[in-house]
Amino acid sequence: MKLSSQSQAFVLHFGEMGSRWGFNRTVGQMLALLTIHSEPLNADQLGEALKISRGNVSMGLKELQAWRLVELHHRPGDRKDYFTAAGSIWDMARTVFEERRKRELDPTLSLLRQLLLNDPQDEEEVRAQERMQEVYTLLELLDEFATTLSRLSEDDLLRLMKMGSGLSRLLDLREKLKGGSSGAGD
Amino acid sequence: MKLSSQSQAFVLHFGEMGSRWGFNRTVGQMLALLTIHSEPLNADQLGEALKISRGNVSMGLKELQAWRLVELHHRPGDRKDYFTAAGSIWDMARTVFEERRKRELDPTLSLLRQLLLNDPQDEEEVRAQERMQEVYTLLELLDEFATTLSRLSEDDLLRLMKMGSGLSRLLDLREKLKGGSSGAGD
DNA sequence: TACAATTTTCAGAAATTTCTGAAACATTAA
DNA sequence: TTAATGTTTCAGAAATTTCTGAAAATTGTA
Repeated sequence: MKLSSQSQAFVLHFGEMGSRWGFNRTVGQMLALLTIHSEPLNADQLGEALKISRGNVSMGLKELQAWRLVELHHRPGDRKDYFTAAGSIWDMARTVFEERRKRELDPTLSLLRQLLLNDPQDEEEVRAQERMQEVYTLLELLDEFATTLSRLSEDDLLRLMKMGSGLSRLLDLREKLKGGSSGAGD
Repeated sequence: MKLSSQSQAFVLHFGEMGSRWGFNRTVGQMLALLTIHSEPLNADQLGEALKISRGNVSMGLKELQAWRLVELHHRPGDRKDYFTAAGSIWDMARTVFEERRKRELDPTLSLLRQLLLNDPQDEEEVRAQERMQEVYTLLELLDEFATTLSRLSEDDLLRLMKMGSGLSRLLDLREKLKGGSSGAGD
């Protein structure tokens, strides 16, 4: 398993970006390698290509499985586990997006729901709760929107993302139509 | 500067989520505190409330200024710098979103543009480049979409996010209309 | 100018995260 | 069974990130 300098650069970059995207360096590298490699790879191959220990590979694969980003394969007559990236690039992006929504929004929504149940004890708390309520409203909306997006078909998603500034024109159009029709619940 | 247990919980939570959102614990805590506190706070007050060193406060404020998430104020006859959260909750969310787009997408787009200029040297590299191209196409689209979103007016953004499943209906509608009209560039 | 108040910097300390490698565990084959 | 092959676990090591606090730099005042 020798990587071309192209692949090497791609893999190293994914390692460095990993932490910004929600996983650690080696997990990022493993995902990158599985993404560009045509054949399924086993743990030894991953470890050798990335120069990391067997234990680290195992933990990384566990993490990638938790993210549902890799798929397990078997070769006839070979007891090793082989892995590939799970699905198309679009599938993977959707999975990362969905997983990050859960990790980055849900815990905060849940805490805020809880805090907003309490009665404020003084003026300062009233103000604090007002702001927390604003944060909550925004994050909840964002959470719903993210969920909506990740449920769109690939076609719809593509159409939406390609709209550019046409998006606000479409929103105006919809606003005009809404008056007369049975508007979608908002 | 004594925090109510509500505020305390909110601040601590933001500290813990901080790393997932792109900043470190104390920066998260400082942002949370400035968000729920009605009055501008100076560095000493932040340090006391959060029990962190003066140096750490200074670095945190520098970071928050780099994110454009805080605003500097002055009180007449007081030489200290006072800070508040910059703008409304929506403004802040937009700023974080935009800043994260830059940090999480742009470096990768830039690397991929570079790598895709090179001619593949063998079959394996052809395959790797195909996948890199797919990643590039997707991330570029995502980057443009994110930019579009962060430029929408607050009203449009609100309308869009509230659409829920109405969104795919709207996309169908637009698809039908497109045939006859001068479609928006895609 | 001197000096007092405030902020920033940054070397080293502390805390946290990631990684290694050997041992334990699991699975299949003989 | 036992051996052979492969995977997982996890304690401690290494690397990285964050934090402290004292010294340096900056800013305003007299």
